[in-house]
Amino acid sequence: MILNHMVELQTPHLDAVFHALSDPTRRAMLHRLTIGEHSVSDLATPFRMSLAGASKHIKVLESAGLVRRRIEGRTHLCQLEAARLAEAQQWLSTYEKFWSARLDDLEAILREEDASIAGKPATPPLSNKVGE
Amino acid sequence: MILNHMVELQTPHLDAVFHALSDPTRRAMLHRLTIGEHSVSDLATPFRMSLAGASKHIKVLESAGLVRRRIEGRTHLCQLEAARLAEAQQWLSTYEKFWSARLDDLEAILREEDASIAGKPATPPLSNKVGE
DNA sequence: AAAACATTTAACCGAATGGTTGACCATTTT
DNA sequence: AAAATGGTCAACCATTCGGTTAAATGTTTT
Repeated sequence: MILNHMVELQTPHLDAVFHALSDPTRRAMLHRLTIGEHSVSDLATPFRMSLAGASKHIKVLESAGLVRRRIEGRTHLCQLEAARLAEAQQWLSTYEKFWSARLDDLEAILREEDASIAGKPATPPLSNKVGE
Repeated sequence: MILNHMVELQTPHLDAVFHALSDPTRRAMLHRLTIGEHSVSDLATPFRMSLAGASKHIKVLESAGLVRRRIEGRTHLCQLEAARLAEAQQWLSTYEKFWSARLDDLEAILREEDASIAGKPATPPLSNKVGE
């Protein structure tokens, strides 16, 4: 309903959003913003990077529509703006059936392996588990 | 369970995955692969681009783990490999509450507007709807 | 064996990316 | 008024990106 109305077919944003998300610094900044507003230098401190560098990252996030900036005196407060993330997730959701299909396959395989092991009591139990 | 086991904490992939998704050509290729395997030149044809160019895009998808290649004679068959998309979606899911929160806000606002309109029968009904 | 086909590789190009430093502009503090 | 603070802007740099063309590699067809 509301989601379809807002999101569908506006894929131009996706370029910018996915690009913004492709950098670990920016993802970390977004994560940081989940616990509330932060100033630019606040966001910058965790990273070994000049303030100007961090500022650039924030601008990338901003122009991807993932962050909103509110200027208060000399400090710029940044706020998470998650709507565009919803667009990204919606794009990804198209592919859900494909990975769930493969997970189903995987589960079937595991079940089969288990059955096979159960059916071969002669097989000596290994000290190491398979998945390691 | 299985998802957590496979996905959690391996964010290094995310750089590559999100970067791969940031290009519309590559997203279109992925979309194309949802209807089955395709050869490289097959994937390339829809785009105004040299084969070598398309080949590069496919390699980006491949090294992001989104496409698997199976060589059969002289043709390379590409197949969608969606598991890494699941990782991306899982990363995004952390932020779901934020956009749903905002959507709730929006809905609340809309409800309030409706109520406001309902409460002002003197307001002349407009010929154009708001959302246009 | 030669020709056609499917694809990659290599070399190149201009533009964008991620980073730096240094100068600049407001605002707040002293 | 001066100094300190919070931030941007501009210029620069090396690297990556998205694209090209031309040559090379391997397979299939003739």
